[in-house]
Amino acid sequence: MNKSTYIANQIRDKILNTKELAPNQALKTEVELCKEYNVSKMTLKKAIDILVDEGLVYKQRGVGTFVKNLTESPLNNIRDRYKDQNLTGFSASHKGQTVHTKVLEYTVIPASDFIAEQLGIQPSDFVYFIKRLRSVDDFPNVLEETYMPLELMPGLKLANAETSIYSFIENTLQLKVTSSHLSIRAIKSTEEIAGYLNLKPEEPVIAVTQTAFLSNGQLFEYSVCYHRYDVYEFHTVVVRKD
Amino acid sequence: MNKSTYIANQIRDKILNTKELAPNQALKTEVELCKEYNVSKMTLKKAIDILVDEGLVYKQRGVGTFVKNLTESPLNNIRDRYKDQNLTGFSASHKGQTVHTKVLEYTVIPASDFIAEQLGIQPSDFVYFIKRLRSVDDFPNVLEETYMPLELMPGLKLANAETSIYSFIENTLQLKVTSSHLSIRAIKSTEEIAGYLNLKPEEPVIAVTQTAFLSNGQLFEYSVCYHRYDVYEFHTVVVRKD
DNA sequence: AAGTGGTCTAGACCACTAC
DNA sequence: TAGTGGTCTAGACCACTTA
Repeated sequence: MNKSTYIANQIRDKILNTKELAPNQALKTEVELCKEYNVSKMTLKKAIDILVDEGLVYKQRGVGTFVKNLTESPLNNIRDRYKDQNLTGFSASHKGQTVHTKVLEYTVIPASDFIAEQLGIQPSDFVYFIKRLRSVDDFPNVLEETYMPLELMPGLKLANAETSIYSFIENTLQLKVTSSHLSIRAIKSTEEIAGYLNLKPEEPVIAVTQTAFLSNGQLFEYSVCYHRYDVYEFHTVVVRKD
Repeated sequence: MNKSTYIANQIRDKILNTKELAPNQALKTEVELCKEYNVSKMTLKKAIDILVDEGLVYKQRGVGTFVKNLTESPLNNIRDRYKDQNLTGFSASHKGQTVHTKVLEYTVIPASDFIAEQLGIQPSDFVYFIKRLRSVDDFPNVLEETYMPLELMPGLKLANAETSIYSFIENTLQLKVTSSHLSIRAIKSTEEIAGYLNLKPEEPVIAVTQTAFLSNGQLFEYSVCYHRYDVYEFHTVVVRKD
């Protein structure tokens, strides 16, 4: 771990957990923190900027750096993100414990024009089409439809779809998923979605469309996930810099 | 404007507009770009990292930096963000031109326990409660309910609510809105929401809850905005660094 | 004037990839 | 081995706030 990430983690812990730093309290000055952590100014600023982007602290030029006085809801969202090891800058929260995945479809099909466009491949190139139902505490919560180019997933098995395709990619293929573009919208649930998620047809559903990339720039996944509207909400922090 | 932002803007323009840089194409190396823009390595890296965070390019250590081969939808989302001057890292897109704001309620009320908690003030402290309907091309799209502590908005007039409260804050009060915490969920529209947005009751609506802060750390706004589900979608890019 | 954070530099050294 | 990006430094200089 690099120094700025380490320092950011230390200070975040003092805000979220040990409460050593209280809301509205000033952090030590940059000069002091540089000495404390024995790092240069640039490194320290990088560390603090991580916390600024997370929405935990704010800086005032000529004055100092302060812990934001967050209300419960935003604070819990940030806390949840670090508990879940979900360090992405975007988080979905749900209450619950036991997660179960049921594979509803696991097929290889020729890409439609639309899917080919979304995956950046040729129509009729083969793709995996995997439909899965995610349940939390035995309540079905998310219906996932995933499309991946066949040739990018050599050796994929049904068993991988039943546990985690991302584990397969990272552990077996030794590749990394480094970025993904998400679009979130609400729709009326179709008969099919309603059936799987125990909703009435036309009840709201949150549809999250994702385009995901590997560290080598390869687009490897297009997926649409339908989330129960009464279980999921999505959080983000917007920071405007000087 | 600082140098890294300027360089990021230049390169972004070459990707999005002039097409001087095509998908999958390698950017010049850091050393070359340092010479071209006459800046140090740290400054140049900061510039490129802006584009990485936006999802426009990716870096491979030991190899180079490349333009991402984005499909239409994510690409348009990024393009839209810069057309709208909405440089926030999170954007809502809608199709349409003429925006009109109708003020439905403009009152001062004592904060309920819930609103006091959301605004970090005492219950029964006075707050503005402003309800507005935003229409695009004469179609009502968003119903906004805004709460702001009375004492933070000296001199606010109905006319400000009819145009832009943010302009009032930035221009008249000379304050800056620098961060905001958002939560997005889907709900069934109530009779009231449905009425304003020309939906049927129970049809989906996207509810965006916002807590907004000034540059001095002051929490000044709690709002809930109900968006027509068939008009709005929200985009974000998630990047995992090494 | 003193003290805060903001930007930038020139260069050292490291980690990784490709050949 | 050569070339790429990643991290870090020590210090210069700037912009802003407060007194």
